[in-house]
Amino acid sequence: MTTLVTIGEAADLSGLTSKMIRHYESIGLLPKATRTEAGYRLYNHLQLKLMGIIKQARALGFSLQETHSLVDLWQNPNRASKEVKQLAEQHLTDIDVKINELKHMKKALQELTDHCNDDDNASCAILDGLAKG
Amino acid sequence: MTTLVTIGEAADLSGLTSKMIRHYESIGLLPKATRTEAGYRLYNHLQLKLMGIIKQARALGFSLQETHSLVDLWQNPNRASKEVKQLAEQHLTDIDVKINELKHMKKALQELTDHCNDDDNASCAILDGLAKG
DNA sequence: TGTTGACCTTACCATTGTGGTAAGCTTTAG
DNA sequence: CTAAAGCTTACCACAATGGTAAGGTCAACA
Repeated sequence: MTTLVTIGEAADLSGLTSKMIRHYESIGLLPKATRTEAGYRLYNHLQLKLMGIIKQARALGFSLQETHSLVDLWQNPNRASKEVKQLAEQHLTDIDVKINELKHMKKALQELTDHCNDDDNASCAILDGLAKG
Repeated sequence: MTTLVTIGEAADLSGLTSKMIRHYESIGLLPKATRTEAGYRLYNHLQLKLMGIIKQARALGFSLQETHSLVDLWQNPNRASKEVKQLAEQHLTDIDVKINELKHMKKALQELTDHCNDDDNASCAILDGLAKG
């Protein structure tokens, strides 16, 4: 017994939006949905599962392209866990790079704000810092 | 004696690209440049200074809109340092939020990869984790 | 002088991922 | 039967930047 749901229910169940689901289909991340005679998209259990995976991958910061690779790997019975791990570790590296960038920004900006007087005066260490380069 | 430079030199001097400079002018972040008879943009010392400030603000992660506010404050002799500091502290908060998001992603993904065997086997904790939701 | 190469101009399209809107058809509930 | 809710496609928008094409301009050099 295969339960089919429309795009709105699929959105609610997966945590995606209808917009995203249509978009993902248009870029090939989700397979083309079957349609009712009226043209409504219908989704089965497997597709809902896929949506859940996509949702999770996005929550972990994977791009849609990376997510696409993960979905392909998940669907491929001959996959090697090596490949998956490599993808994940590359992403972990990317995350670390971003974290470090943000930390540097934070530190630099923090130093400027610490020397800013927070009053009605025009003198301001932040602007001075920006202007000095 | 006012030294005027073309957009390419301005780009080299400021660390921006010609593209960015034109774009910033088009959105009002930089004032409209004077032109030679042939239509070439020319920049003076003040405008180079502005570009430097923009470059620095961007390096600290301020959006173009926030950068616009900072530039306006810098140019306003009646500014209160309070306003600048408020802008900076809001941005610091935003940075913290992003850092925390990335740290959560990192932790979750790290846990999955730690349990992934990195071999030619199809079994993979990462994909299982994504699929379980 | 003529030509070449480096530089400038505008105008367009692409990216990434999502949201919004409009015009119109379908289904459901009252 | 009608109204509301849900679906369809087809657009435009954001943020910030990069790329390209087609063309004008300026410098240097033979």
